Amino acid sequence: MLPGASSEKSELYRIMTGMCSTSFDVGSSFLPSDSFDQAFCDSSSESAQRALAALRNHKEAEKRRRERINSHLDKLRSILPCSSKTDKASLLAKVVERVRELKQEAAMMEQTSRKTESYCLIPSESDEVTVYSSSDDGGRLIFKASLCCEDRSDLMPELIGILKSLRLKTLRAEMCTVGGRIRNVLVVAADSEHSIESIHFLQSALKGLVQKSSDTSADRSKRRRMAASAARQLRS
Amino acid sequence: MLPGASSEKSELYRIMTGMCSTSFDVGSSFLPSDSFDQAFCDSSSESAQRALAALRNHKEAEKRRRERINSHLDKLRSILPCSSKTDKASLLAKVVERVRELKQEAAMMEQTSRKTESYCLIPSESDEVTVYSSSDDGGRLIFKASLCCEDRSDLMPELIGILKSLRLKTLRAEMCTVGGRIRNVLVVAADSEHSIESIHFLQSALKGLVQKSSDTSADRSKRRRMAASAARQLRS
DNA sequence: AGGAACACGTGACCC
DNA sequence: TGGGTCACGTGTTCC
Repeated sequence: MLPGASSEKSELYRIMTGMCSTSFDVGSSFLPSDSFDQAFCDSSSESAQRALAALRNHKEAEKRRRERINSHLDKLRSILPCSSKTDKASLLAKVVERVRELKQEAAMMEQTSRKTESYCLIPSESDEVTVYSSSDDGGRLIFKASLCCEDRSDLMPELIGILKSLRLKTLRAEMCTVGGRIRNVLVVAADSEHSIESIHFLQSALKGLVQKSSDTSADRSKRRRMAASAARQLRS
Repeated sequence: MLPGASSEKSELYRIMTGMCSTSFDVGSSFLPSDSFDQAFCDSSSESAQRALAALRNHKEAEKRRRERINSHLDKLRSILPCSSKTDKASLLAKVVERVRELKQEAAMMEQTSRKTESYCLIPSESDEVTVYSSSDDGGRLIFKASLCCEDRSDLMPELIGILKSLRLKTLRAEMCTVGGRIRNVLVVAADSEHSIESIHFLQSALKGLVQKSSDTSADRSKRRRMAASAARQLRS
């Protein structure tokens, strides 16, 4: 793309517009029809005119394209915290930065929302006990437990008793009761006399707790069953 | 900015580069020093050469500018979910859309984080009791209570006792203990025999609870003060 | 062929 | 004045 080579058409354009555009017949009559004029003015009625139109189309299309791009840049200028006089490069730099930080912010949000998911404490229909262990930054043993069962008035005291008897310190606890069912999420710290094996004690204790709740509801079922059999016996 | 007007210098550039650039002395000796050549070739040793250098600088600066802009556009292409062949306008349209939606997403997040703030349970240094009321979709009276005080082993049983005696049903409860202090956030439902006035009972009961905790810590302070006064007495 | 998108060089303008 | 940015017209390339 040398300047000399790339501006042939431009020269042609200027020659045509300068010499022929005012009146083409003047040009063709003014000069003898040698090869030069043959190329430019004789065919000006047919080919060059179309070339001129094409050039005009091209020019206008390019202008529209520029306007499209610049309008988007203006939109960005209006959205982002920046003056309307910030130059394109700086604007785009800001945009890149912004999109990057919003992207990782979205990732953070995703992460946070996952954390928040654990706050969805709505109890499920089925009984659950899950316990797993981790450790905090100090290397202290941490158990995280979640249980879900029928609610009953002595559940919390018993739960507190379990934690107390296992000498587990409650760092965080959440509970949610809906329609007679309860979900508990606990974060407890073990002291130095505990090992990772303590997780089994905690787990079995919590399972016992949940079992007692299901026993009471099983009792209700048993009562219903007994009442039904009694009714049958009475009917017979 | 007509094409004819705007390409005068371009013509000059091409003439200069085409005729004089190979060897300037040839150009000046080749043509007689008329006004035309005076303007172009005589001063080519001094002014035109500098103009040429300026033009080259300009050209290169412009190229650098374009590269800077395009590199930012490429960065955006790599960040956003789009091919490397999407054209500038579409790319910028996507960017605008993305920044807009991320902006309002950030607003949503702000809103959500306010909700999440209530989950920041880290206990504060000072004792706190706050209770406010609302009602759920069923029109049932709901109290939300937050308390923060020194932790002690009988706090939870007492809290449960308070709620039980006030016949408040715990819908949701959260607690967090850090460094001997505890924060509790409760959502409780009142039954039909309660009125909005019950909020005072709950509030005073919780204040009593917190007060008892501060009493125990006050006891510690008192003990320290007594020890200090005892020490003074012993010294005297 | 003809439109669409791009890079380029250039003139104009502003510190 | 020089250095920086912009809009423009143009040449080129790809469908």
